[in-house]
Amino acid sequence: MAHFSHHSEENYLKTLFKLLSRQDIKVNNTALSKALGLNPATVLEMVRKLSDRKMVQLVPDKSIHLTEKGKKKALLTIRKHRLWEVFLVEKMNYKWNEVHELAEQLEHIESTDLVDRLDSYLGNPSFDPHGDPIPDKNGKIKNKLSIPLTACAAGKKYMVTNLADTGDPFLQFLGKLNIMPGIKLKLVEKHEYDGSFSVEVLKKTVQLSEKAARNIMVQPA
Amino acid sequence: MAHFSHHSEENYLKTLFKLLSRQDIKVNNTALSKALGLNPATVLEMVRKLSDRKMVQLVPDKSIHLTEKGKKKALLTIRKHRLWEVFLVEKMNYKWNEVHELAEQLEHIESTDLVDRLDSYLGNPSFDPHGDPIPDKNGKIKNKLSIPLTACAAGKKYMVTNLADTGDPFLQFLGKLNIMPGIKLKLVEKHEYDGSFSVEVLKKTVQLSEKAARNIMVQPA
DNA sequence: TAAATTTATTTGGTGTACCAAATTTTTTAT
DNA sequence: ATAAAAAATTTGGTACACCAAATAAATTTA
Repeated sequence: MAHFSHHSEENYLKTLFKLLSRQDIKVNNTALSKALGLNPATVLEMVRKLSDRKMVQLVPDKSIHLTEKGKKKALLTIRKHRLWEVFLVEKMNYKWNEVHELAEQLEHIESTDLVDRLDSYLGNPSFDPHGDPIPDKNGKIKNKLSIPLTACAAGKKYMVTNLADTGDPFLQFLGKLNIMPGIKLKLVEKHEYDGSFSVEVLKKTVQLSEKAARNIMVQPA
Repeated sequence: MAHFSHHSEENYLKTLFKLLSRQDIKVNNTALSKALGLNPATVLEMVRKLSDRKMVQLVPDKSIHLTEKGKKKALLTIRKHRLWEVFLVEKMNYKWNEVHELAEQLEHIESTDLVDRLDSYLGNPSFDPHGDPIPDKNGKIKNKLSIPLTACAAGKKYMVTNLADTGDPFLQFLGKLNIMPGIKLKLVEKHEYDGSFSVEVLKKTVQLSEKAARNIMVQPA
């Protein structure tokens, strides 16, 4: 019963990878701490360990980067997470917005072999139930070319591909509005004065805050 | 990312349950430590915590017992372990002697709901790939009425139901002899002078030490 | 029963992963 | 440029789960 699983390492790398993919700004200790919901002191300590392990690279300007090794591990973790999500939805009949917590546990099972078997068992899916791409064995990700709803044009129709925020509160919220990956919607109107949106989903018009709209990723449809 | 999984608690309870089922003798700290492969000081400390949590009961004569609560949790863990083993063999195409380590990890996934879904997905199996019984939702176990090969009569035919030692070395060893749950064998002869056995398996006769034979559980067939 | 052995327990440590509060450094705004 | 704000870092803790070595208690054996 060897317990040197570096369980949290995977969480750090995964979160870091996600932050870095939103190529906005540089990721510093504060950003990472917030994303992980942990104390900056804790994160600093851990990031230094990850640096010792050659998983991250600490640049003099205080920004945190992934090494190739770290990126590889992050992608593997994301792969595991998303494949388990597919499993839970397709085989265990969970709904797409119920699987996050369980996948969060399952992603830490140590066996690349099992994940590969799971992958082929599920028919080598390219996207998870949230519409997010699943890295293949070599870490390659299929691109979806999605844009946030905030970047869309009023009057046009779109399909939801995935969500930029996969937190439970957001998913629950969207569930009530019947907004989920795969659903079609029409951007009725952008309200300039508060940045909110009117969106038509399943014949009904709903209101979305700027914050919510920013986290809904869509493709023209 | 709440980390209060009491990951090891399940290992202690499971091991304790197994030791107690072999109703030989009483289970003391030494026995449990040996079974877990841990230092007695560690085990004593943990057993006291389990006592605080009302999982085990410490009797004045130093023997360790499970409370109802502890037994329930132990059975749930065993249930999880064995169902995941079935999954790995039936769905992931692992061989029966390759799944132990992985199931050891998977058994700690926290969700009774998932296990129940897994159970019905697998067709509510009563035995795992090693021939060990799988506790149902309520912790009930089907009895197999198996006896060790050492208690068998020469000249008669038997079917292997399960193995009393599920350690990898033993499983590997048996694999080489094609002995596994479900296989039929004939007890050719007991050799009195060293307690060893001659057994016919798949038309070939192999030799088994008393130790090996003691760990092979069979039913008349 | 006394000595030897085994078992139980205590004591002082370890590594991992976390935190709050204080301090230092850096950045931003005035 | 300086004061204020923000970010980074240090310091001193915590809990969990483990260990080795010393000691105490119980059991066995001679």
